[in-house]
Amino acid sequence: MKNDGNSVNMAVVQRGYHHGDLRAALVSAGLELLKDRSVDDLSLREVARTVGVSATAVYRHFPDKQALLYALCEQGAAQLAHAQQEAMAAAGDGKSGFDETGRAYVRFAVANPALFRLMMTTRPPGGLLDADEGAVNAAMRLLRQNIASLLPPGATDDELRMATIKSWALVHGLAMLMLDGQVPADERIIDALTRPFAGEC
Amino acid sequence: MKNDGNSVNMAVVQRGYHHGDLRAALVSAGLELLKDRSVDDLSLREVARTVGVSATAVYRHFPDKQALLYALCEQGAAQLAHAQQEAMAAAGDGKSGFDETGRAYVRFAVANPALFRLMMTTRPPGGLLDADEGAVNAAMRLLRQNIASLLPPGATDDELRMATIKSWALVHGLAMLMLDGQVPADERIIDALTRPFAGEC
DNA sequence: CGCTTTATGTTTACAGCGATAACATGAAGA
DNA sequence: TCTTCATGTTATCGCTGTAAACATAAAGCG
Repeated sequence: MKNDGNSVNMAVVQRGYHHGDLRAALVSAGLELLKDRSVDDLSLREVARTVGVSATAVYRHFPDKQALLYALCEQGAAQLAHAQQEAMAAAGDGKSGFDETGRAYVRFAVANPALFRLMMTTRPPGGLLDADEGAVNAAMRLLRQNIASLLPPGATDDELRMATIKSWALVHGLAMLMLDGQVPADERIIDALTRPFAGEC
Repeated sequence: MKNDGNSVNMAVVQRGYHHGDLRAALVSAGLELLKDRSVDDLSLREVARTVGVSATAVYRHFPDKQALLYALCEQGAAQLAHAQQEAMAAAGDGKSGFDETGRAYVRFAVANPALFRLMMTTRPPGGLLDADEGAVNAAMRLLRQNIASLLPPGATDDELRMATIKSWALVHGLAMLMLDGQVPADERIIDALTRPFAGEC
């Protein structure tokens, strides 16, 4: 007999054999752990342990670790989209509202570094930009709509696409550089770079 | 006795007990492996195996795995700086030369995804931007000089700094989005976004 | 030359990981 | 009530990073 750390033993008592909604519990525990851990340091076993369940129970709800991480992404994407919508609503529509979505993007990244990084490295096949369903893409749709409304009326689809990518690249680059510690996560820098935000020059 | 896969056994014969320059061999094997593996899938043991040496031999040259990875970063940074300098030299100085350094940056990232990502996540204390020694920062110095030469003469240090960050963020964001598959790694997109490259609008 | 030190290899071992297989429990439907 | 099946469990595997103890051979010194 070799106990490898998979078991729970006595903890089972205070819960009953079945959990109720283990899937949701795992996701929420995962998000919690990501607040002070990098993705690499997040183990499936630790998530299970946090919830008080054996490691292999996870496999009843997710085919593998990657699938669990993807579920965390979906939650994160919903949170990001929500933050952006709130930021825009608070500033009113138009140009300054658009700038605010960019700031919200960077702030979200800085506030949730591990989750944000996970979201950006874990992608649905095809990429976020051209996908068009799921909570993951609400943020993308918002970005494209905003840019469309700011471009001159005669703009081609290609111009719209390029302007979208440019805006996204700018905020995304700033976010990543701050996450990686290459640029200080300074509110002043965020403001300055997102002011005349994007492709309208 | 339990053989855990650490040993080399007969391979020792065809090499002699001592290697000669194991450190360099490990670095070059690591870079080679990173060409078709993500950083997460690169194990210290595999690097050692590739070189034909026991896993623990690595520890004679690097205190831990992270230190080995950092050595890979230094090599990568040197390569990136070189690519940028070549690109600029080929295009001549001035604005179009500057644009070319941006393109070289994105192209390097797309051509060496795992290495580039490693470089950007593994940072010297303080970040690349404000560091001022080592091969790692040649690229940064080049960027700042270029921006300085393009700004109006009366620009303040702060304006210079902001313009530097903005340019870097734009190319970096584009590079990351392409690496993550969020934007297709299309030469046309790279060209379009790096043309009126940066903060001169 | 021979002897000793030291750099650089080796094996062995361990705890933690993701994942599979076999078994246990208990809620739901017949 | 009996059976089925979703959802738990333990045991085990091969892999990882890393430490400790041991082996080899090159370098320095008499």
